[in-house]
Amino acid sequence: MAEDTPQCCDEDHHGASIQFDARACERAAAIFRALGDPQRLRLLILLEASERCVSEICTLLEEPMPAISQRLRLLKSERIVRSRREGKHVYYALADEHISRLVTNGVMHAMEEFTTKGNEDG
Amino acid sequence: MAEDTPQCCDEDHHGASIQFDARACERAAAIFRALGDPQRLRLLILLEASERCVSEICTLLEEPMPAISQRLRLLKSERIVRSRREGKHVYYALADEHISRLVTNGVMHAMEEFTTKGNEDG
DNA sequence: TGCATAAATGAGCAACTGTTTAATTGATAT
DNA sequence: ATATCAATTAAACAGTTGCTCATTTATGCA
Repeated sequence: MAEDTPQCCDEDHHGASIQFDARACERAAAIFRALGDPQRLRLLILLEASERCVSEICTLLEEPMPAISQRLRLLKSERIVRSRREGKHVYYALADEHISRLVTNGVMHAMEEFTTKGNEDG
Repeated sequence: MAEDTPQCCDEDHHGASIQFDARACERAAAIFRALGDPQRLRLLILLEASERCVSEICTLLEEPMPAISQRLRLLKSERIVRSRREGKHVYYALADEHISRLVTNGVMHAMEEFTTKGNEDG
């Protein structure tokens, strides 16, 4: 790659302020990607409110169980949610406080866009 | 959809604490999706430090210009970055403070995972 | 054990994403 | 106008994603 990298203005390369290693970048991107789908985000917002079993989630979001199960699997593999079995039911919740905050912040920011910028597309 | 929604435990439906409309969810997911790629995130972290022109970005990230340009286009269409022309150069920067904070928080959280949890996959 | 409910899984398929290559547009200087 | 550098765009192709449908596993109970 970078076969045709130009040579303009490359005299002054002060490094980025958030200097971190590649795995942190990968991990952050993986988290963002997991949150980056309306359906998944809807599910996470639901879980942000309280722990839920799979059937509850299906009912509340009005979606078939396999679809929900697949999403939960993906979210779990990324350590966004955790699960706990109780008899026939499996309860899911957000993995930790930090995910919870990320979800909340993202949604809050999105809402602010509509309220502060005067609702440009509705 | 929701053809086989089960009817267990659906007696108690207290609404989610983040109650918001669908467009906010869509918007938040769109932002997360835009941040949800290592390459794009790397680019955004670079811009979080300072405004950059396209050639600079290519040099610093060691990637061909069309690839960068495509990413920037996507990010701009989602209003994650803004651009400004100055002669032959086009300078890009994060769109606003709120995006900047989102990027920073996400990366910080990712880094914390490694420092606090004792580095489980490296 | 056999049956019913809850959840997870796998295969197949349609839709989307991102990169590359090549061509095009825009701006400046001569 | 022409040459040159900066940046964007389009088309094509590869890889990934996410759903649905059908099947399978897991648990609880008679």
